[in-house]
Parts: sequence; C-alpha cells; structure tokens
Amino acid sequence: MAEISDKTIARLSLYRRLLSDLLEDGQTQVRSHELATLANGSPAQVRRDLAEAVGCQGRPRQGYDVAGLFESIGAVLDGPSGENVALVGVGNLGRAVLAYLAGRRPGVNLKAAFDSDPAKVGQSWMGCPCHPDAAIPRVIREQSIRVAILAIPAASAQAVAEQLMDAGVTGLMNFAPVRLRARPGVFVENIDIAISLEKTAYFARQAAES
Amino acid sequence: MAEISDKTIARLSLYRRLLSDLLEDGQTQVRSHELATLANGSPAQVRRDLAEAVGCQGRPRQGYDVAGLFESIGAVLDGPSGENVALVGVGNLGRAVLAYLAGRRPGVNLKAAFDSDPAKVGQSWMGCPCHPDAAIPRVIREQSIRVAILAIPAASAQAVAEQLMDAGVTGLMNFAPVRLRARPGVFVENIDIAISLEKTAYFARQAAES
DNA sequence: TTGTGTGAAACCGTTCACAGCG
DNA sequence: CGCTGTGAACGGTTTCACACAA
Repeated sequence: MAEISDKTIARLSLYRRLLSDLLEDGQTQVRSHELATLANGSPAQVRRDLAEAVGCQGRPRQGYDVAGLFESIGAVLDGPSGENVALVGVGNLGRAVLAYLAGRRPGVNLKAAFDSDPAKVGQSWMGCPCHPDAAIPRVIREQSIRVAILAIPAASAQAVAEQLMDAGVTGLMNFAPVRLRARPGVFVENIDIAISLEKTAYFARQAAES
Repeated sequence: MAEISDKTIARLSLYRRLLSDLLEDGQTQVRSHELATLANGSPAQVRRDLAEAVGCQGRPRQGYDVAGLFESIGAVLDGPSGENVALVGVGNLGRAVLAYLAGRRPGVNLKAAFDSDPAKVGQSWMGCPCHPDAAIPRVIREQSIRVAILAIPAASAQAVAEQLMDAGVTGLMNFAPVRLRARPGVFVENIDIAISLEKTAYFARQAAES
C-alpha cells in the first residue's frame, strides 16, 4: 500500500459510511457514478480512490460489490484492530463528540476520558470513567492510547498536548482555537470552529452578492 | 478585489486571530516569518496572502503594522457590517458552538436559535431566544439571516436545510454527518466529526508505525 | 544587511479520455 | 453496448528565487 493522501482518507471514510447505508437498504452492487453522486464527487475520483488506495475489484457492467467494498475500506482505515481513543475535556463539546463515537464507529474505541473538574471525575460516559488530568500520563500508557481528542479551552491545549505526546499519542484531534506545536511525526487535525464560521460567513456574503 | 480562495480565507481568519493576540501583547510590528511560525505556514505564503487578498503594505526591514493589518483583514472578511447567524439545534454541540460565538467574533452576530424540543423553546442563549422549528421561515426572513449553523441529527438535516435556503440562507455550516444537497450558489461548510476522527486514527497509526 | 513583492517553477490532486473487458 | 482502470493533461496552490527598498 502506497502513501494515501489526507483527502483520500477522508473520502474513503465517507464512502464507507455511504456503503453502510446502502447495505442497510439491501443493495448489493454500486457503480462509481452512484457513489459519486452520494458523495458529491466525480465518478473518476471514486474509481481512482478505490483502485489506488483500496485494492479495487469493480467489474465492468456491474460496478462494485457493496459488502466487499465496505470490508476492504475498513481494512485500510482501521488496520488490524481499532484505535484506542481518549477524550480530554468533557464539556458540551466533548459530550457532543461522544455522540458521534456512540454511532458505532468501527475501529474507534473510546477508552478513557479526562477532565479538570473534580465534579466530573469519577462519573462515567459511554461506559468509561472520567479521570483527573493528572492521570493522563499513566492512563494513556496503560491503555496504549494513540489518539486523543482535545475539547478543552485554548489556554491549556498546548500543555495537555505535550503530556499526551510524551505518553505516546501520535494523533490529535484539536478543537481548541490554537495552532498546536506538535513534534515531528505526530498528526494533528485542527477543527477550528471559529475559522469555519468566518469562512462560511464570508462565502455566504459572496453568494448573496452575485 | 479578485476571487479569494477557500483556503486563503481560512488563513486570513487565522492571521486575524493571531494578530489580535499580538495586539494584546502590545506588539506593533510583525514580520511575515513571525506570522508564518505562529500559523504553521511559510513566510512566502503569508506575504502572498497579504499582498493578493488584502492590500498589503508591509515595508522592508520593519514588516507589517499589526493594527493596520488587523483592520484590513477585517475589512475583507467581515464586509461592511457583520453577518447575521442562526443556530439550528441547541443540543450539546449547539451550545458548544455558542461558546465560540461568545468569543467576541467580530462580524458574526447570533440573531436566532431554533430547536424542535418544546422544553427549549422560549429559553434564551446568549441573549437570543429559542424559537420552534416551525418559525424558521418567518424568523430567518425577518432578521435577514444569511448564515445558519446546523447542529441537528442527520435525519432532519436535509429538510431543515431546504427550509433555510428557501428563506434566503446562502451559507450553511453543517455538523450533521450527511452530504447536503445544496442549491447552486449556496456555500456549505461540512464539519464531519466522524470522518475527522477516523482520519486522525488512520494517521496516528501511520505515525506510530514509522 | 534584512525583509518585502512577485514572476516562474514545482507540486499535488483532479479530471479527461480512451483502452479493455464482460 | 456500459462501466471500470489508468496514462496523460489540466488547474490550483505552494514554494523558490531574486529584484528591489530601507
């Protein structure tokens, strides 16, 4: 398997979700054209993604086998076993993210939550207990957690990120409006809601002015 | 002003936030190299963004004037007056997004909230009342709202989006894990948390395996 | 010297267009 | 035929590299 780009992985994840819907509908075959429509993409892109990143097996005239494709994408995305994930910050945002995790994401296992609020420590969300921030190094190591979700205020994000990376985390999903200084080799996905909102406002105005 | 790309707008928004921090620190001048470091970008990119999108006035040897740059970027991003924004769905996620809005975003005025839960209707968040979903067409038109944030379940997202677009919304920020069918000219920013998480998990594994 | 502005080159991802196969 | 797989062309961004200004 060669290097797969950022955007391709995002699309594969989307394809998998769409395929999951098709499976529920009992559909067994799907054309690139059909998937493309559902994904707001082009048929050529779908074919290329499936051929290059997965080991495509689409057949002319019938398209792709839904169940098989679903499995193949899963093999690429999830690896042998799923990733263990920690959530740092169990505020409104953190709890909202839990709802997405609850959606039976294959390959993503929430193992631990952390919060600085003593009132939250000891409670449980989605069957996993909330630890105090001080427990981060120990728990991350004990549970072999490589992925962490930062849903905490900007002021503490960098410090917490350092602790996580020290403990072995190699993937961070950062909701705090800060550009984290990550060490080399660590992947950071910034979800910057403030920026996205300003972007939306800008293009909404552009759209209205035409 | 020529066409400014998606990504450039996102960076400008980031620059503005960074400049705002610098202003608070009392810094009056900034070099492209410095902004680039803060933004995790390259100096050349910063210069190009500022020169092409804004009407740069950086001077050799001193760099850019922080206050002036802050204003100039604001003029590009915000237009004459700010955009009026509606929030649909006042669950955990919706309330979390409100926190970002509360961060005194210039150019973004929350004017209305909507929720299908009768218990929430009538309450207020950030000084603006929560209306029932049925009031969407009326309120959106009355308040001249062009931007809407969808923080509702996937099942109802498309239907609500249609109502919003019918009422004149031209920019949607969509947190629901669905690919919205938007009419031409309407800007949609998808924040797909499930996809972002799977992406982070994938690259965390890649990083760990090297 | 230091740091900006910008044409030109390099890069990456997407789309085109067509060969091949059922 | 209809639909996939893929080399080749394309277009948009990013980076390079250097002229210029203080």
